Amino acid sequence: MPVPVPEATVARLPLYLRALHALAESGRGTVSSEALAAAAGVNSAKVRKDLSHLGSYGTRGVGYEVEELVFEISRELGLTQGWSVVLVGVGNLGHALAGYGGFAGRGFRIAALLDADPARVGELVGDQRVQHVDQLAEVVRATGVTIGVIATPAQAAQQVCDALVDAGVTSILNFAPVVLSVPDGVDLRKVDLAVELQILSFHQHRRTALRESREVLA
Amino acid sequence: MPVPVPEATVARLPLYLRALHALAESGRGTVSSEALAAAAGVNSAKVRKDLSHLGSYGTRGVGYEVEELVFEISRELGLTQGWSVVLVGVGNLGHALAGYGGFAGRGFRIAALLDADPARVGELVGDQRVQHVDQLAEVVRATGVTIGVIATPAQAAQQVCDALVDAGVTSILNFAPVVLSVPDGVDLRKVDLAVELQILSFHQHRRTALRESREVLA
DNA sequence: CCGACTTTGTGCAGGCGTTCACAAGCGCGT
DNA sequence: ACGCGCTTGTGAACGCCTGCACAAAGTCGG
Repeated sequence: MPVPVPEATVARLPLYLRALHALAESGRGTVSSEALAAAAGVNSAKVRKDLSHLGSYGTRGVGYEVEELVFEISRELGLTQGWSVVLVGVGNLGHALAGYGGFAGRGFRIAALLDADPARVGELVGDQRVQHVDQLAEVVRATGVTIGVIATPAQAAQQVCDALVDAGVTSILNFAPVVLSVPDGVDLRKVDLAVELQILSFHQHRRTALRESREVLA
Repeated sequence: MPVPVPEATVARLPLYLRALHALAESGRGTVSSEALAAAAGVNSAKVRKDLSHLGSYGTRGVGYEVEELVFEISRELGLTQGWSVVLVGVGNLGHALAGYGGFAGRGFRIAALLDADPARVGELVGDQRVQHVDQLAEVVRATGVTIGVIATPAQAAQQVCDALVDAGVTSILNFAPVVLSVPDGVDLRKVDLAVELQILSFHQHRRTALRESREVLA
């Protein structure tokens, strides 16, 4: 296994994992690349090539064992480690993330919730009580958490990010609509809630523009 | 302009747009590809090639006019159209989206909020009152909206999706963690809040695995 | 035990995207 | 008017990803 898993494949593994969990719940024991592809919304050749990077877990003529595949993908993604994450910013988005099944259901435990607003400190969200963001360093040290999630307003994000890095967090997921800078050695990823909507707008725009020009011709 | 804009470029235009808005607010009149690249978190060659797909709006030796670029990108993305969107599902995530600056600030107006929970119907969110999801078809017809956003639990998503399509919505943005199916002619995009976290997990996992094997060698 | 059928795993070709590197172009100071 | 320095726009090379097509390999019924 000296061949590194391509980044494009890594980005699709969570998709397969979600589809496989759904298949497992519906009682499927095995699944073909064709069926998994349909469930994950990709094509089957891609599924086979992606899975081949993890090893040979399929049986020709039959398909893949759902449970086995769930385990292997989880292992490859490091989800069997039982990561703890610290979530900063407990507004609407923070609440949504804290309650999101895709976190707890994939091996992520929320170790702490932090917010700058004193009015929110002490609130109980799930099984965690919101603490003040000033205690960030202390919380990180106490829990040994290495993954941080930023769900604050844009203005506060860089400051929170710096604090996370100072405290020793080495992986950061940013939901705030700003470009953050981190030192080398820290892995930063972002999710922008508005980007996809704007891409949608582009396509819709182009489609209607096309139709209009066709109407002019007619 | 017979050359279509590459999809990869379209995906980055919202990034540039956000960076440019920030630059405009800080009073910058012009910006070089280098500076814009830094603000958007990409490299300058990509910025220049991307912008060249829209036309020649730069001045050699100087850079790009911020205001002009904002307008051209907005136009290309269709954001000058003033889209209206209907948002289904007003839980935590729905609230977060309704209040998200990146929507209203980019030309998207929320035309209606819908939810299946009778307890939430009537609630005022922003300047809109939550209506019951049964009125979806009526609301879509009345407002003429063509873009729908799904922020419901996974179980309800496909049903809501079908209803949106039936009502005439042709662009759908899905935040629910399921793969939806739509007929041809409907553009469907998705945002999965957990995918990026799992990718982060992969890298962190690989990093620590690497460090451990190095420690074994030492 | 065999043959037909199913499905995986992969070599290969084509296409798309990224990056480098540089000529062309513009402003500014002299 | 002219040359210097800066920045754009793009040609070309490279690498990654995708999708096809098929041989290899396993199952299942008879």
